[in-house]
Order: sequence, then structure tokens, then C-alpha cells
Amino acid sequence: MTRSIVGLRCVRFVAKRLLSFPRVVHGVNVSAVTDSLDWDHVEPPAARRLVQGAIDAFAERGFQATTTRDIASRAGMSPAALYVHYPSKERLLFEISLYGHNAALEILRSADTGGAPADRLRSLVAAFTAWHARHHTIAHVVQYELNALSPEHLAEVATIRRAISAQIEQVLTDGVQDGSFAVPDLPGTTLAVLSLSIDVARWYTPHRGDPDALGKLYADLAHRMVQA
Amino acid sequence: MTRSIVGLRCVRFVAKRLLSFPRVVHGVNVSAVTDSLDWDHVEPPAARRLVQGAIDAFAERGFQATTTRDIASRAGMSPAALYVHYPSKERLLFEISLYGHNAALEILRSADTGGAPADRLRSLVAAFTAWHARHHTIAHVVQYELNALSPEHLAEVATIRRAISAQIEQVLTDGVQDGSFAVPDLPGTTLAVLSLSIDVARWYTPHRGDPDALGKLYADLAHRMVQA
DNA sequence: GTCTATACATCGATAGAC
DNA sequence: GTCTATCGATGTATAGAC
Repeated sequence: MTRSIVGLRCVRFVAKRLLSFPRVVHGVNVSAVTDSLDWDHVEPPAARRLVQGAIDAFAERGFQATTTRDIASRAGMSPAALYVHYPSKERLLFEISLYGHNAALEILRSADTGGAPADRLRSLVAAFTAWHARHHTIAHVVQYELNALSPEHLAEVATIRRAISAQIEQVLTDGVQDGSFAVPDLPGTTLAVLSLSIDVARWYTPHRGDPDALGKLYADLAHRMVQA
Repeated sequence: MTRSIVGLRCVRFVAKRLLSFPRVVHGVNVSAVTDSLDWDHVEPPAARRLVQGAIDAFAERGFQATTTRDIASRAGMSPAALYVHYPSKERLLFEISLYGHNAALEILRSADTGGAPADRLRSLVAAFTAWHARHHTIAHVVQYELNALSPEHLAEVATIRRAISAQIEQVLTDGVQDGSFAVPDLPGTTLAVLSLSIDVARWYTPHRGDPDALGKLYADLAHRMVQA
């Protein structure tokens, strides 16, 4: 008896998964929109599916317009099941935003391999830009859903954002010091360089070209903005 | 009798206005956030107050998180009164978005006064950037609430957006032609120049400096990005 | 850990008096 | 053209069975 119930449940679950993937919304296939960022650290798999569904939904409609029903449905479960894994919709956003911010910072840090300031800047901008293109879905959530975070959670990601900004500013400072850069307004130019990459998350879609090629172009443009 | 009722209403109305202005939200005074863009063409004044309240609310919380009650309250009227002037919340957004896009395009066109491509580019970028800073509230709505528009309304503003893009691209094309610019990737660089200015609407607040000074800085950076 | 069912609040928009 | 009152839909989150 118990076995048959379990069996029925499994079948039902599989059927639901098959029915819900791929999904077509407004004529556009939005299945597996979530990019290749690793979410393996999220356990159990049901929680991971929720995170991936939430990223897609938040990027597509925005946090406020996304319903918990939508997120749960993308993860192949009922609305109530969401609350077993996350205490609120906002908490789900926070987990995504926090991990996304850390991933972006890590990309920047691992791209800063030393050498001449010009080479470092080019490497940083190329990596940061390509990340925003390649992971445009989560990048969109990271950059444009900040005001949906609670004040406490916002403060936490703001710390990471300051570290990201500091990473760029340091390279510009070094370049000014050794004379390879001419930067009249250091904070303003730092923000402009960041802006260039961040705004990619607003407009990028896969059909707009290769992320690495875009990174190279933007590295070029950023370098020209500051070179002496 | 009739007179006394009218009198009472006027008093009540004035009292409501005094109570609702200035407003403090989350410890921040948000009164008269709406910038100096002319909304004199919106008649009657009640409709104008709705537009101004909606701009502030949309920029502050986003379209989806803004309630019609909030908009009406900022305009000093009841929720129902909104529907006398606008048939829906989305229509209010569309009016704002349409006028904002047209204003931005007009700024660009009037800044393009001829001369050398370098001077034209600097003038365009300075004006477009300063506009996004000075009118950052409506610019935020213009740039970041597009997906809340109906498909038909989105198509209409998209036409204006293409004209804005074309204006920048033309200057770059002219500069390449006369040899003053070196632009390997014309569409990509056009987008990058636009990005720089547009992203201002994401981060700008009045305490971050003078819009015109920012415009000059960005004109400089954009020029350096493309000069031969 | 997932389900069905639902509590409870709030939203966009409407009805009808004045 | 503004109000009060409210409809019907929908949202987040919870209760309790399994």
C-alpha cells in the first residue's frame, strides 16, 4: 500500500516535470534560462530548482511581479512547498543576490593577475563585462532588484558592492601613480568604468554576440577612457 | 446650505493637502521629488498631480510595487478619482514613459548643433548624461520600467529609442568618415556610449554632484573612447 | 517534504451618491 | 470630478493530512 502510493507519487512527479519543462511564456521558450553559474552548493535539489526558477522569474518579470506560485511552478512543486525551503520570497531573492554578488567579486579578483595597470584594467573589464553578458539573467537580478531586499540584506550585499568598486579604483590609482593613466576624476571614472559593464545586464541577450568578444571590446573602450 | 457644503469641502481639501505634503517615507523626505521637467501640458491640474505622484512612486518602488492608492494619495485624492483621469495604472506609466522618451530625444537633437564630429559627440553625451542626472527620477522610469508597458505601448516608445540610438550612431559614423574617430565596432560602441549615460539613471542622486559637471566628464570619457 | 485547502490582506478597478 | 464603499481577483503565507 505504502509502496503503491510512493510509486504513484513518483509517476505524478515525473509527469509534472515533463509537463513543466520546457515552458513557453508569451511565445518565447524560457526553459533553462538560468545560466551556467554553479548552484551545486544549494541542497537539497528541490531548493536548487526553486533558486533557478526564482532567478528566471525575477529576471523576466522583476521581483515584485513574480508570484510564489510562479516560482514553485517552475520548480515543479506546489506553492506551499516553497516555504519548506525558504521562509519568504525575499529570502530567496537575498540568497540569489548574495551568491551573485560574491560570484561577480570573485570573477574580478581572479582576473587581477598583476602586471602593468593597463593590462590589469583590460583583464578586469573584460572579465566583468563578459560575466554580465554570460550570466545576464542572474546579473539582472543582482543589479536591478536591490531595492526589493530588506534593509539588513541590502546592507550585506552593499559591502560586496563596495569591494567590487574598490577593485577597479585600485587599478586606476596604480595607473595614475606610474603615469600610464590620466584620470582627472578618480571616483567618477571608476563609476563610469563599472557602469559600462553593469549596464550590459540591462540590454544583453544571447543573440547580441559572444560574451568574450563583448568583454574585449569593452576592455578596449575602458582602456582608451583612461590612458595617458 | 449648498454654499456651506462647498465651503466644508474646500477646507477639507486644503487640510488634506497640508497633511500629505511634505511626505516622509522610510525617514526620507520624498516630497516634490519630481524634477523640473515641464508637465504643464497635462490638464487639468489634478491629472498633473497624478502624473507627478506616479513618477515619484514608480521611481521609488517600481511600477509593480506601486499601488493606485499610493499614487492617488500623493496627488491628494481618493483612489477612485484616479480613474476619472486615467483608465488604468499602466496608461499612467505609458504617458510618463512616452513624454520622457520624447524629452530625452529632444535634448539630444537640440544638442546636435553641427560642427566637427568630436564637438558634436561631446555636446550630445554631455546633454544626454546631464539630462539623466537632472531628471533622474523620470529617467529611472523611462529606462527601467519598459517591461511594465503593454506590448503596443512598448512598441511605441521603442520607436523613439531607436531614434535616440540613431542620433549617436550618426555622429560616430561621421567621425569615422572624416578620420577623426577610430571605431572598429560601430553598433557596439554606439551602445556603449549610450550605456554610459543611461546607467546614470540607476545610481544618480542629487548629492552625487552637479549634472552638468557629470555631463562634461562623460563627454570627455566618450570622446576618448572613440578618438583616432 | 510534498500535497490540498484556505486564511487573511491587499490590489486594481467599479458603482453610485453628491 | 470627487467622494465612500465595495467587488472580484490575486497575493503571501499557513494549517494539517499524508
